[in-house]
This record gives sequence, structure tokens and C-alpha cells, in this order.
Amino acid sequence: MGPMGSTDLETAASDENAAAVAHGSISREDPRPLHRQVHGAILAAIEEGRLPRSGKLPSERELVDIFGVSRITIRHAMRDLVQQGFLQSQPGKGFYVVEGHQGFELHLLKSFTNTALANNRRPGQRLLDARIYRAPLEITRPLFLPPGAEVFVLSRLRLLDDVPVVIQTDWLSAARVPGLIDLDWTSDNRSLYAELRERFHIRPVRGQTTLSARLVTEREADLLDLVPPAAVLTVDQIAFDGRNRPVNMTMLAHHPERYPLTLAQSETGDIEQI
Amino acid sequence: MGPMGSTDLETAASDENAAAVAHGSISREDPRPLHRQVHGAILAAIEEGRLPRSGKLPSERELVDIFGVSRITIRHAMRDLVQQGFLQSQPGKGFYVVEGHQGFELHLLKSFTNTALANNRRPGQRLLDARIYRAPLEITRPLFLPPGAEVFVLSRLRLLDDVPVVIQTDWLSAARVPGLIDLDWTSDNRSLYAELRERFHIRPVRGQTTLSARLVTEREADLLDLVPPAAVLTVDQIAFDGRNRPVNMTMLAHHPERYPLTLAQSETGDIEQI
DNA sequence: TATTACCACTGGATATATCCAGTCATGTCA
DNA sequence: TGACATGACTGGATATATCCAGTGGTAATA
Repeated sequence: MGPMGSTDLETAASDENAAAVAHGSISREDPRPLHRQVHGAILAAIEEGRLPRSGKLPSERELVDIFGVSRITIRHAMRDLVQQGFLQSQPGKGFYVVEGHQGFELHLLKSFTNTALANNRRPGQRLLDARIYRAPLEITRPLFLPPGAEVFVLSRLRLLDDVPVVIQTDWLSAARVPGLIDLDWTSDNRSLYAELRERFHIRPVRGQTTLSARLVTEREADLLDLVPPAAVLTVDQIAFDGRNRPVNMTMLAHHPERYPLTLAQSETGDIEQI
Repeated sequence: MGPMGSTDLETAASDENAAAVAHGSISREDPRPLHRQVHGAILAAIEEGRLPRSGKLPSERELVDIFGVSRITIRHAMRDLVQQGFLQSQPGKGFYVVEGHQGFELHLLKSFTNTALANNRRPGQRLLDARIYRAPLEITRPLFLPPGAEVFVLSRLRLLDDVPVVIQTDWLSAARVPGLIDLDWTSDNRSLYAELRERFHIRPVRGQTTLSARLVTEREADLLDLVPPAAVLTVDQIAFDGRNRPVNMTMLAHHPERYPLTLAQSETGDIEQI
């Protein structure tokens, strides 16, 4: 309906956006929480371009009618979308689609494979190393493993549309993931996180990440088409499962131009004095 | 009181934690939202060590009694704390304090000054450049300014406990922040964001950030005590205010060892198929 | 003694209900 | 004509209420 003073044009646009959002509606049979379904529906509308750039979303109360859920559920979904940088809220006015939300999101805790597909890019990989060995303290300690414990190391060159973009090395407790080393890691769509989930029911839910930079090694430069001296963006992460046990340690070396990281931020109310 | 089977010891510990959290309670007179006050109270208890490492928090329903607010308000605060990496939730069990939540958080949208103080470090700065000039397109376009618009550029070497850690360069529309150039930017605790807020009532609420790496220039190497060839972590950000107008563009060059970025992550439910 | 059934408790999800402070078009009044 | 009051609408905050699926201790049972 829009505010009392709406012109016909504005009302029409509003209805159009409402239809765009409602597109793939939600279902009570779907095991996912309602707020996730709403989140997905709105995100799909944005990413498939059904909502115009800088478009205004239907109001929360309209969305309640469109989706047939309570306002709390709508707000939960909207809060996530704002937090992820897809939407922006303007109190008293409405929610607006944020433009220029592009680039490679920090894909930690998500698999490279997933992130690539979400960006409509074709993920690929080349196996560099896959073996089990007795790891040094720098590796075993962060994983809460006893000194000398056997560790499965998996090193891969990651490609996007056949272009090398990042070198990824993972360490996992060998005892916890038996048989993982026997898989065909040369396969283009073999995802470590998918295997962990499906074979071992291990799901990382939390991560501690450190971002920095360093010079490339000669081997890395060769793999990433860089000419030394050159810099790489490094991302080191330890992931934990729901029971707070370390799952894996990941070290990434990013090609600075081909695979920078982008990040959307929105304040949570923390910006205080001083 | 804790679960029916609690031992005396556990009950005592639980009561202790409850007392620790309740410490600086909340007030209806405080203009801040209740969930922010709860958030702050729990965060203070964690950071001041009143909650033991890996300590278990009182349950949501206990916190309802402790703070005298509804469960929704408690959950709102808890969700933020989980999202920020301070807490971890274990359904069926409770909330636990996350260990090893340290390092320099991504301080985008927050001032360097703030972040430093929050880490109990002494922030400092050395003015490198402060002038108004007609900026090239690479600067004016992201700020939605017409070509040839006058831009205020502020370049500073940032110090932590007198050690140079990052070079920060900011660009702002000169017309929007008249007089900003006349301030004494050599002062150690002069904060750009504080001045924006207090003098012009401008508050960035959203940011689009790109992280990458590159080689240091000679001048930067000199300022950061690096020896070329060396790499720096770069952080480029455009900040927007509540009305979606660009506020400033910031470019940071981080010393890779002295000022890496750390980031806590927790899944929001996005980790899906494939 | 080992196993199992029970049950209190936990976080998670959701509905319904107010109240508030902004925003903005409209229409009235000086 | 221009300033102003009105009122519909917005997101934000909060309270109270259920229901659910895990978790883990206790007590009954084999």
C-alpha cells in the first residue's frame, strides 16, 4: 500500500518489489528455521536482480503479510542481511539494497568451493601435497594435539576459472579423519569441509583468524604467476567445532590482485566515546 | 540454581559467575537500549577476568532474573557476543567464554584510537601530510564527488606504545568538513572519527572494505622500520553514513608482524550444501 | 553392575503485543 | 504563498508466551 501520499508510480514499484521478494516463498515443511528461509528468499531476490539497485524493500510489516510469519522472524532475517552488508536500514524510512556488494567474501568457515560457486565462478584445484607426518609443535599445539601426533596435511593450489588465485594448506589430526588421505584430492570439486561434514559429521562453527602479508616464496610465486619480489596476503585460521574442539588449521596465501578479500561491515552499536 | 544434579561446588561456581556478571547492573534511565547494556555488562565481566577461562555463563533464564529484562533482550545481547567471538553457544548446555580472543580486531568503522585503548595500548600518531587538493578520479569517484572536487587528505603514521605500526591515509570531501584541516593533527589523541562526530555530526555506520597485500614503498619502509623488499597488509575502506552517503575513504598499510589483523568468526547458519 | 527410561534444564525458534522516535506527504492556517 | 500541525508509516526496542530438540544427571530396571 505504501504511505498515504504514494503516487501510483511509487505504489506500482512497491508492489513489484513485493512480488520480487515473494518469488520463492517459504514453507513450514522445510526443516530450516523460518528466518533462514526469509533470509534466503530476500537474498535470492537481490542477487538475481529482481530488486532494483538501491531498491527499497517492502516494509517489515508488509513482509509479515508476504511471508506469513511474525515480525520477529522478519527482523531476524533483516538483521542478518544488514550485518552481512546486503541491506541497509534507515529508521523511519525502510530497508534498502546496498550497491557494490561484490568481490570475494572472506570465505573462512565456508569452503572455497562454496564461495566460488556463490560468485558464479568455476572452482578448481591442483594437488600440491597430501601426506601424514609427525608435525612440529607450531602445528600440534594450536590443534590441542600431543607433541609428535600424526597430522594430515593437505596442500592445494586453488583456481577460479582455471586461474590460480590462492595456495591453501590444511592441517588436521590424522586420528580424527581416517581415510581422508585416500580420497582423490585432484578432483576439481572435492571440498574438505564437505568431506568433514559427510564422512565424519564434523562441522566448524567458529574460527579465529589472523590476516597479514609476507613475501612470496619462489615456489609460491611460480604457482601464482608472480615475479619475486612480490607480496601475498596471508590468512591463517583455526576452526573449532560446536564442542569447541579444534577441527583444522588453515593457511592461505592469496594472490594480491586476483584474490583480494572484501568485507562488508555495519556497526553493531559499539562505536562509543573517545 | 542449575540442573537438578548439581553438586555444591558447581552450584557455588554458578552463583559466583552470576555475581560476576551482575556486577555493574543495568538501568532504565540509561538512554542506551537494554540489550546494549546487557552486552556491555557481560563483556566487562569477561574482559576484567571476573569470569573464569572457559567459564560457563548463567543460563539465559537465569540472566533474565539477574538483569530483570526479558529473555529476548538477553538473547539479543548474547547473539551479538557470539557473533563477535566472545562467547560460544552449546545448545542444551549453555554459553561459554571463548579463550584466546585476542589481537587487534579489524578496527574499521572504529577509530584506531578506540581500538588501541580497548587493547590497553597507548595510541600515538605522527602527521605525514594534511592538505586540500583537487583529487584524481580514483579518489573522487568512490566518494560520489564531481571530477576536480576539492578533497581533504590526511596521512598519518600510527603508533602503539611509540612503535610505528600502520600508515593511514584518509580522503574526505573538503566541502563537507570545513575547518578540519586547521586542527592540530600532531596531537596524539586526535581522532578523525571523533571530530567527524562532534563537529559535523557525521557517523559512519557501514563500510565496504578490501584487504590485500603489496610491496612497501621506500618511504613506507622507512616509516615502519621495514627493509625492502618487504610486504605490507593493505586495507582499503569506504565508509558510509546512515543516509548512505560516502563519508571517507581510508587506505591503511599495516606492518605485517606488528599489526596483523585478527578476526573472530561464527557461523550464522549459512554453511550449506555442496 | 550395566543399561535404560525419565526429566529438568538448555539454547533455539516463533508468535503476538506494545511503545517510541524518526520521516514525510498532505492539508490547514496565518 | 509560506510556515506549521497532522497523521500514516517506518524501523527499533521490549515484554510475555509457547514449543522444540539436545544434554546430562538420577533413579529405576534388567
